[in-house]
This record gives sequence, C-alpha cells and structure tokens, in this order.
Amino acid sequence: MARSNSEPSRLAGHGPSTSDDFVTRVLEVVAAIPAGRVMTYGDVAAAIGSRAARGVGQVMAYYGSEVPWWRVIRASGHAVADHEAEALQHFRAEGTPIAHTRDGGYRVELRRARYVPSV
DNA sequence: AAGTTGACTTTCG
DNA sequence: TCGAAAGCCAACT
Repeated sequence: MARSNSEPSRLAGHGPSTSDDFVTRVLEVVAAIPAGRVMTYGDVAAAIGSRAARGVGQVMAYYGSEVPWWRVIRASGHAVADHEAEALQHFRAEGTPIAHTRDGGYRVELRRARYVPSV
C-alpha cells in the first residue's frame, strides 16, 4: 500500500495548500448526495470537473469515515469493495432500490437510484 | 523526477 | 451477462 498516509494534516486544516484540493471537493459532493440515492465514482469525479474515478476512491478510503461513502458505488452497480455488507444496511434503511443476485450478493439499481447534481 | 499503487471505468471477447 | 485487458487520474515513495 502506497497510500498508507504519512500526514493526516489535511483534516486538521493546518495546511493551506490543501484548502481546495481534490480531496475537499470530493467530500463536498459525496456529502451532498441525498439519502436513497447513489452516485458512481466517475460521476463524483465529473461533478468536480475531473475524471479521476480512482482518485475519488482514494479519498473515500481515507476520509470516507466522515461522509456517506455507501452512497458512492461503482459504475457496475456493485457497492464499495470489501464493504458491501456494511453498505447494504444503509441502503435498506434509506430505501435505496436494491436487486438481489442469485449467488447471495446484491447490486444497486443505478437506473433508479443514480443521483445527478444538476444543481 | 520517475515509478508504483489504488474503495475505478470502459471496451472487447 | 460475465470475465479479462487497457486506459486514466491523483497521491505517495
């Protein structure tokens, strides 16, 4: 793991160089997603004027603890890797449209739950 | 400065 | 519909 974090000063805000960086913008968009709706990593990246879908994932992996990370899923409709069970609890509580697969898994119905911040 | 990694996306078979 | 490969972007070493 390369991103094992060496300086969490970003959250402390004692570094002005990170006041409006990629990280902050991603958190803003994710926090703006209403309950019962979801956005793909690519959509979040596009919302901030970028295409770094993976970059969004990096931010979520570290700062996700402060935002509704479960509302950010993959373009395939699958929830966040290694946290599907956790996300499912939130989806059921928020009424997010879910499609259960025959192999015991599940996937979000992007067609219905996809949220587009056109405002 | 260059290389590696990652909670991704899209295209091809 | 599913699986593998290539592509892209940002952050860390």
